Amino acid sequence: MRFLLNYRSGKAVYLQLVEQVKLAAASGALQHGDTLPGIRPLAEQLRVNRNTIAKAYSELESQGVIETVAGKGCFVSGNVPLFKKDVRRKRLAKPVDEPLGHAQHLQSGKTEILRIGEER
Amino acid sequence: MRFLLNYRSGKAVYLQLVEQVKLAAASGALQHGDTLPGIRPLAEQLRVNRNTIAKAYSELESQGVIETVAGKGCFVSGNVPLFKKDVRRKRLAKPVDEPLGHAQHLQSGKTEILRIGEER
Amino acid sequence: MRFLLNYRSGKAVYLQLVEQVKLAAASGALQHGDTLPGIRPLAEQLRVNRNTIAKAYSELESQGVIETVAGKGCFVSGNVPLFKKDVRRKRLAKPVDEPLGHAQHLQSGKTEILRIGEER
Amino acid sequence: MRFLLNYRSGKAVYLQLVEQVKLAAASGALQHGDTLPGIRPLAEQLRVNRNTIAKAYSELESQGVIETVAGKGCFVSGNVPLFKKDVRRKRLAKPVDEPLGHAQHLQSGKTEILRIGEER
DNA sequence: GTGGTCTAGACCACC
DNA sequence: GTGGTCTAGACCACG
Repeated sequence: MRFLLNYRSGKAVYLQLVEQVKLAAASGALQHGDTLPGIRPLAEQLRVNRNTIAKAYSELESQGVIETVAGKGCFVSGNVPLFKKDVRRKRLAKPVDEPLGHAQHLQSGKTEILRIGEER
Repeated sequence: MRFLLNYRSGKAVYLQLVEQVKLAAASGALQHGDTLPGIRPLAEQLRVNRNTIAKAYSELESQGVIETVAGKGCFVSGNVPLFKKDVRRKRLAKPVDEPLGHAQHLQSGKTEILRIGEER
Repeated sequence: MRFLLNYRSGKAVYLQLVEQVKLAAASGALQHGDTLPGIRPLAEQLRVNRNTIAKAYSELESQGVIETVAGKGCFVSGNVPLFKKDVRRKRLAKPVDEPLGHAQHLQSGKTEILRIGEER
Repeated sequence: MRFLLNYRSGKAVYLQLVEQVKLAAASGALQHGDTLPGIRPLAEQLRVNRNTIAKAYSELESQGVIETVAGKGCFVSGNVPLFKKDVRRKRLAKPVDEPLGHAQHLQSGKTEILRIGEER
């Protein structure tokens, strides 16, 4: 699993992690029994304090999304309901929506945006 | 001028405002002498505390983007250089890029994203 | 570093702090790398709200006088030009001048003022 | 009566006026029956809003220091106790004390201060 | 009505 | 412990 953090966004990093794991679990990208990255390697990879990862995992465990086994690791638990398609679309709408606001301020046209989107 | 805030993004609200005003000024959407919304009305509209708006405006003033006159209001100052077209594209790239990360977690296809984008 | 605040003067407390730090830096009393008092302890000592100190430090940082490192502290930056002697005299003139106005209202003589000045 | 305002000091202008009138009355510079300047001329002279002067006078009246007669003007009332000499010295101490703080930050010597004081 | 300042208390990330 | 951000509410001067 790859995590995308926005360190400058001000949103609590541990919450970004929690949300992304929950999203992935709810969308089926993470399935029952899958192993999450270890705290220390993940902390290094994301260049974040270990406590931050630990806090995210602990939050996820208390929400029943994952189970941690001391000395073994953290595993996705089985009781996460999958998103239905329309819910997924709704969740997608917001992040897609945001750049359009920026575009407005920059007075860019629709084609300009789409061309940039295509390149990715 | 319309502002689009992402309250859950964790990015400091006042910085979102600063960026949007600077963007609008640099793109020509805001011009020398234009009046910005008053602190209190804007705070209400955005459902944010007065001080948050005040901090944004104060930051903008110290950056020379606006001039504030106590008792009168805040006005766009005249010395903001306009963006050239290629710079504008670069600035647009980042916010367009971000939702793609979200999409990955949701296992959505490219067409699904584009369809959502079109609706806006 | 010791700070002298005049709480009743109506001059913004955070500006008094900004000025004193800049003065001390420009006169050489504060040197590159020196640590400023922490926000919270200083707020307690001066019996002022944390945010007031924070605003002063943040202003100083945006003026390039200090550098703040979250989680570490605030440090005097290296690029503050020193005052020359005549500039120093000019800066001193204003605060020396002010009490003379008060004296007028109290109908005190010059010797009375000097005697008080001597005692300090 | 001459007033000395510090517009940049942040201290409420109307309070500066109140204090100076009270001081002058208590020290004997203003005596029973003396006329205070009219609101409008004074406002113009001090380049201050009329409301500010009005507020000061109203405060002074409610403290019994002056009496205002509609259509005539404002007059110093007779029941203001005079300062004793030691009280006067104490009141003088604070404004004299302040520049010494500045001096400390500028690392100026005592003679430098006195020389400046003499010139006034 | 406008902006400017201050207080009190909250949560965040990092050390 | 450090600084950074936000909220809620207060008082100020000016208009």
